[in-house]
Amino acid sequence: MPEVVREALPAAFYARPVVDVARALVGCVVRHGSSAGVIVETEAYHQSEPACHAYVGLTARTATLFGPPGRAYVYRSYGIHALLNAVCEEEGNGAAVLIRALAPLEGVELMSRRRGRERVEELCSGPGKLSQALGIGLERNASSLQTGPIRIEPRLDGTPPPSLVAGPRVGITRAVELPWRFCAGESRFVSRPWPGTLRRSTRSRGS
DNA sequence: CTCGCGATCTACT
DNA sequence: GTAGATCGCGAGC
Repeated sequence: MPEVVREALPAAFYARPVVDVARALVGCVVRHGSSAGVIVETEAYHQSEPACHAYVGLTARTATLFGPPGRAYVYRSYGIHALLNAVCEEEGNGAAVLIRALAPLEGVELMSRRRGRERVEELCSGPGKLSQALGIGLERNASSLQTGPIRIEPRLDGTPPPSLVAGPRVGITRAVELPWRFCAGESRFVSRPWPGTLRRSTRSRGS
């Protein structure tokens, strides 16, 4: 059967307020090599608030953030992990969406090998995990998300927009009041469960 | 299940 | 010198 190459999201998709992009990216597909996954969790970061790397202004480290939209911003976190972001808003604005979790879609075997885990829920349920699962490293920083090795594609045909749940961002100490984390409400692949009421029994049922 | 800690590196103070 | 957009392990409940 013929392979259909899906079109990547255009740069214009990213050239709007970063929070809008963070919401719109949930349900889209990230592809790197033969591995791909559906985005189930994102966070927005903007130069106007101190949790964002771009808050300090233009430096060698943050240059990608201030560059044109539609590129990857990949940086090292806690000395170990490579975290994947999509640069947003017009050139000159420091803003990006952190991709925090995926539902594995293609190349699951390879992801599993790279992660050293079997359970699909543990392959991409965190920003450092998904980079490792897809084989994304720091060398991908500033690469195009349209024509580069990493591509982000629209939602799969026929799939409705996921129901979104917004909440505070994870793992930061400043600007914690902003509800700029967005998850697919029904997904079991998110990096951390929501506190309190939304939590459901995790006792195993087939799906 | 939750909590606490070590690993390991870069940018900035 | 230190904090950080994290992860995985082990201990304890």
